[in-house]
Amino acid sequence: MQPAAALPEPETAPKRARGRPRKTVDERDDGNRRQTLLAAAAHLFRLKGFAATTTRDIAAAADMQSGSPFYHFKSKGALLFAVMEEGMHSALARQRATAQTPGYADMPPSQQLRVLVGAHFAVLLGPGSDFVPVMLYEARSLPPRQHKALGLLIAEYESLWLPVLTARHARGELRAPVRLARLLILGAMNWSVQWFDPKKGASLQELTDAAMALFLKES
Amino acid sequence: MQPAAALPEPETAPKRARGRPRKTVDERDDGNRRQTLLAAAAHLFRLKGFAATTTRDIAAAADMQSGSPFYHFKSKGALLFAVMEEGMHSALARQRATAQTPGYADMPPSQQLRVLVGAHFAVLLGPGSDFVPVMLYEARSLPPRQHKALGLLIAEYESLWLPVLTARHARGELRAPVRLARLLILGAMNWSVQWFDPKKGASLQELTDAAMALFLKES
DNA sequence: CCTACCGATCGGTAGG
DNA sequence: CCTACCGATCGGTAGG
Repeated sequence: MQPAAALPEPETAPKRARGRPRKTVDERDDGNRRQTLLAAAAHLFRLKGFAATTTRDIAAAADMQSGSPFYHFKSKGALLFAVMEEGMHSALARQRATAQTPGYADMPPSQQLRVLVGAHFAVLLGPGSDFVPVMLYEARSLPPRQHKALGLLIAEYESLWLPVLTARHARGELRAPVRLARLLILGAMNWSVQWFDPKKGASLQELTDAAMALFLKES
Repeated sequence: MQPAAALPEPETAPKRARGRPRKTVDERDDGNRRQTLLAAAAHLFRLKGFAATTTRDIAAAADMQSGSPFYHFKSKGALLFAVMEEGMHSALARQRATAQTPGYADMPPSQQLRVLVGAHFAVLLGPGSDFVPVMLYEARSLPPRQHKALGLLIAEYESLWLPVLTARHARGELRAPVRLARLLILGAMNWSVQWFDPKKGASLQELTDAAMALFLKES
């Protein structure tokens, strides 16, 4: 028989705690409440969309009272923008890191492209990947100013693809116009957010292979 | 000097009439008010999303009072479902029509694919194409029952692509697994809703060409 | 299809 | 960060 309460379990999984355990005094939380809030918001925004998500939903998911998110964020919109910004920054960081991997510069363009594609799928579909999909699918919920700010980051991200695609185009291995090809390729990947299920079907690896086989004339 | 009012212009463009002209008696409208409502809803759902669109927005766009949409539709959700159903039916009709064009059966698979791709882009981006994008991007706003009903239509639509892709796969002209390839190809096209602008950049024709060049090893 | 309206919900805030 | 709350908005309805 297990005692139903007072398990001294040392908070192994602090996030997503269901059952809303009341906070005890020694759980004061360093100050990463803001991050908890962000993750909860990202998750719900991805699941239900920005407009359909309530600040109360977010508060509850972060184990707070309804008014508390506004202690950390000025508004619901500020929460959305913060989610998107974090999404773009992580995507940019990851993409830059792979492009600076030792040996990357010496790879043939097809290999470089494979690495980029794999990184993009990981950012989109890997563990903890709520931020970038929200960024991709909730852009219309942003006011013009923030929309423009995000646009700069996106343009920077997309620019990382240009050298590789241009190289392949020059070799005749990519016949579509480079910019259109980029839009179509990124689109094929971005849409995977709608159907990819890590628990069944293809793996991330198989997905990457299929995409490469589809986009390139020879592997 | 133009007189600012009383231009006897005979209602050349009945839809999208700004300034909300009060209805006159001889404008009684055959009964296509329902269709006007549907078009307005499709447009706004596409622009702002389902949750962010108000039934009052829709009423105003259709030149009605706030309560009137509910005379034609049981609920806001019923309006959404009707939009999506019409979108899928039109897409299916168009795709079936192209597949029954005389000569289609005799085309080589690459030509058949080109025709399908062109038809898909037209349904997605052509004039009056609000219904299908709403269907694609607002699926999560549907209750499970309707989501499933739509899923059947979508599956039917996707099944139309299988023979062509299988044929190309058999010829070695498509190396990716057929089902993954279909998801990626449709995804590349569906994403175009996010960036395609008929007023600038590539035309629908160029888009189709680029997609074919990207997806196929030889034209 | 309009008028007038209701109940519920939502983003946000004051004051601690 | 919580409590208690407000004003606005929203989907929907009664009754014509």
